[in-house]
Formats: sequence, C-alpha cells, structure tokens
Amino acid sequence: MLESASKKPASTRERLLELAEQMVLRKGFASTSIEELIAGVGITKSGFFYHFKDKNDLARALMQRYLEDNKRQLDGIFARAAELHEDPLHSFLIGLKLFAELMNSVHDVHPGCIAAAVIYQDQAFDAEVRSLSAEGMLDWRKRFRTHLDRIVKRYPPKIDVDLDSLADMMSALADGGIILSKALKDRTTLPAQIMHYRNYIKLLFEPA
Amino acid sequence: MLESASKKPASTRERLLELAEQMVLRKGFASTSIEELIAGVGITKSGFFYHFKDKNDLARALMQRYLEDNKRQLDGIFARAAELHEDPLHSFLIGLKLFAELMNSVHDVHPGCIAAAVIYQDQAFDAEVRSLSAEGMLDWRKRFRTHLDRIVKRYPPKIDVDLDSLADMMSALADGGIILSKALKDRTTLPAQIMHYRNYIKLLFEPA
DNA sequence: TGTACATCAGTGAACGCGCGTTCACTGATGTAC
DNA sequence: TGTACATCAGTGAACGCGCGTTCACTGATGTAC
Repeated sequence: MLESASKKPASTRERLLELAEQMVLRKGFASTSIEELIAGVGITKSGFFYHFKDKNDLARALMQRYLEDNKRQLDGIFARAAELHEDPLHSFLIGLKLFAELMNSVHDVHPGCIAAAVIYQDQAFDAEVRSLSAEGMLDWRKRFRTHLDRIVKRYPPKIDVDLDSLADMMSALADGGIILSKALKDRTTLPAQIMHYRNYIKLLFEPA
Repeated sequence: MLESASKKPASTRERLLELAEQMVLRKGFASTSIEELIAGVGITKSGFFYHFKDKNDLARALMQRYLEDNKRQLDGIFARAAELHEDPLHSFLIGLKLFAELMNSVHDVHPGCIAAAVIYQDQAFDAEVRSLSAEGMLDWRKRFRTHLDRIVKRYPPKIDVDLDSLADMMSALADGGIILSKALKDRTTLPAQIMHYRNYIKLLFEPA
C-alpha cells in the first residue's frame, strides 16, 4: 500500500511489457497474443503497434528490460554484501545468503526467467533476441567469476575446478530451481538450491 | 551404420513423435504446427488425427515417451554403477560420472528436456500434461533421494542438508545445464554441471 | 477354400476463427516565431 | 499573445493467411465360419 502510493502511474508501454512478461512466462511467446495483451491493458491493436513495430520487437524489449532489472538486483545484493564483509569468500557467502532470501521473499512462486523461457522457444525469435539471452548468461558467468577469482587468490580450492563452469553453476541452479519451483508449485525450491551452491562454495574453499 | 541396419523401420506414429519432440524443443509447443509436422513425416493432416485425437493428445504422448526413455536411461546407468562398486557413496559417484559421460557423448548440443520445456508454456497444455511433468521431477527426486538415504546411513554429512532438496539439485543442474548449453551452444556445460554435483557430494560425504 | 465383415492406417475437401500486420486518420499537447 | 506546424499516443476498419478440427470416405490387411 505504502509502496504503491509512492509509485508513479506506469506508462502504457510499461504496462504492456509487464503484462507480456507474465503471459510469456505462463504460456510461452507464441501463445501470448497481442489481442489478449491489449485487452488486458485496455488499448486497441493499433495502439500496440504504435509502441512496438512488430511482435519480435516486443520480445526484444522484454528481454532488455528483464536483463536490466536482473543486473540492478544482483548489483544491489553484492554491493551490500561487500559492505558487510571485506573478505572475498565471506562477502560472497553473504551475498549468496542475501540472494536466497530475496528469492524467498518476493514472490508466491517465482514467475520465471525470461532468458530461460526464450531458450526453449528460440526458433520463434529473431537472432537479436537469442543473442541477448546468451549475453545474459555470459553476464552472470562474468559476474560470479569475478568473485571466484578473488576468492581463489586467498583460498586454494580442495578440488581442482574450472572457475567458469563453477560460475555458470549459479545460473544453472537458478534456472533449474525456478523450473522445479514452477513445476512443483513450491516456492522453497529456488532458495534451497542457492543455499546448496553456497554450501558447495564453503566446502570447496573454506579452510578446515 | 551398423546400428541403423539393426533398427526396424519406425512407425508413422513414432516418426511423428520424434519430429514433434525436436520441433517442440526448438520452437515451443504453440509454434509446432501440425501442418509442418505432417509435411516432415509425409502424411496428410487427417492422418495425424488418426494417431492423435487433438494437439494436446500429442503433447501428452510426447511427455509420456520422454519420461519413459528418461527412466530407462537412468536405470541403466545406476544399475551399471551398482555393479561396479557396492559402497553406496562410491557407486553413486560412479553413476554420476557415467551420467556426465553419457551427456557428453550422445549429442551435438543437448536438444533439451521436454518436462522443462513444458513448464515455461504450461498454460498452453491441459492439466494432465502439466501433472506428468511434475511427476517427472518427483521421480528424479525419489530416485536420487534413495541413493542419498543409503549414503547418509554410512557417511555423516559435513553440513546439515535437506536430502530432498539435495536430490532435487540434480534435476536443477540438469535442466539449468541444458539451458546454458542451448543458450551458449556449448555441449560441455551440461556434463560440467553434473561433475560439480559430484564434487559437492564428495565434499559433503567423503571422510577426510 | 471362399465369402463376409471388421479393423487399420490413412486420404481429401471444407470449416471458421484468431492471428499479426497495414493504413488512413485523429485529438491533445508541445514548440517556433 | 496568437497562429502554424510537429509530435505523441493512440483509433477503427480491413486484410489475408495459417491454424486446429471435422467428416465422409477408402484400400489393404486380418479374422470367423
């Protein structure tokens, strides 16, 4: 209530994107019809085509918006974690805990990851949208890899591991955890998987 | 060559399912048109409706076929692993290695998991198909949970973990690893994630 | 061994509906001089 | 301060095409007696 009072009213374009995201995550892109979308937002079809040149343009905007929100969230979490502890391993572990908590608190069941949703329908999108989703995955790799590089300088791992794939593991568990949570309608599975990643990092790097 | 010589020619129904699986994994269910499907198999549209009562019936058959193949594969792998070592932890670790190797060998890039594909388009399917995909996830949980229960009896874990979510972690990493591998067009990411799971299990249970 | 009937694996034509897209137009607001 | 023009955020009607589904029919093979 307090929050919504402080929000400025969303633009038509923003409301289109918001509703489209929900629909794409629930039904897939092809089943998300412009017709249903505009009915939900309350404009005519031509109004839609004023905002987006065609349906693929909507997909592109959706991906971009999603990736930006995503970055903002992760930046916030790990900036906060860095404030709370200066050691690279411990600040990373704190960040992962914060991430798990965030995934636990916000939603009923996590609505899903646009980048992952696109992957299973990628021939329905143009090349630009597909490469955006790949970029998103590589951004996560780079982001987590940076933490791991700092950790590995101070803490030798107990098992030799490839750091890129260890960074990727976070994406894999997030995407996989979301799928489990949607399939089983259980909001706890995603945070639980993030905490397993945290355990693995602990066991791998934390001295005995 | 040798293999294909020993194969009996696939039935029309089987060829429909095989092609439909590829198409669903590439474009999503809604974009997989009956029209394109029958063009690929070489029958008429009415021929399709002889085999499947409607499009959802195709989806149901697809899911069932996928889940059965899946079970057969995992049964084979872990039966073999049980032959190779009687200790529950070591035979599980062997099974995971075999699993990673299988995922590395078979495909160019892993084509995808039907159960995961369904999750991001679930409102396009009827309730039966959705519940089949949830059953698939629960089958994996039960399967891996059985191994973990036997392990935990002999080896106390170094960190207290919930065994259901530790079992789920394998599904999460498989689904997430597939998404990564499809997004980045890199066949190594899926087996790499399975090996990280194996590392985690080792670190968690193996005595120092 | 022949005939009658049933089942299997389809064909061919037609259906209506929803979809994405286009195009000419409009009323309200902003900007230049 | 008034007029002219431009931009913004849409409307309304029409389009054709592809889609899933239905229905009456068919030729080849299998089964009963």
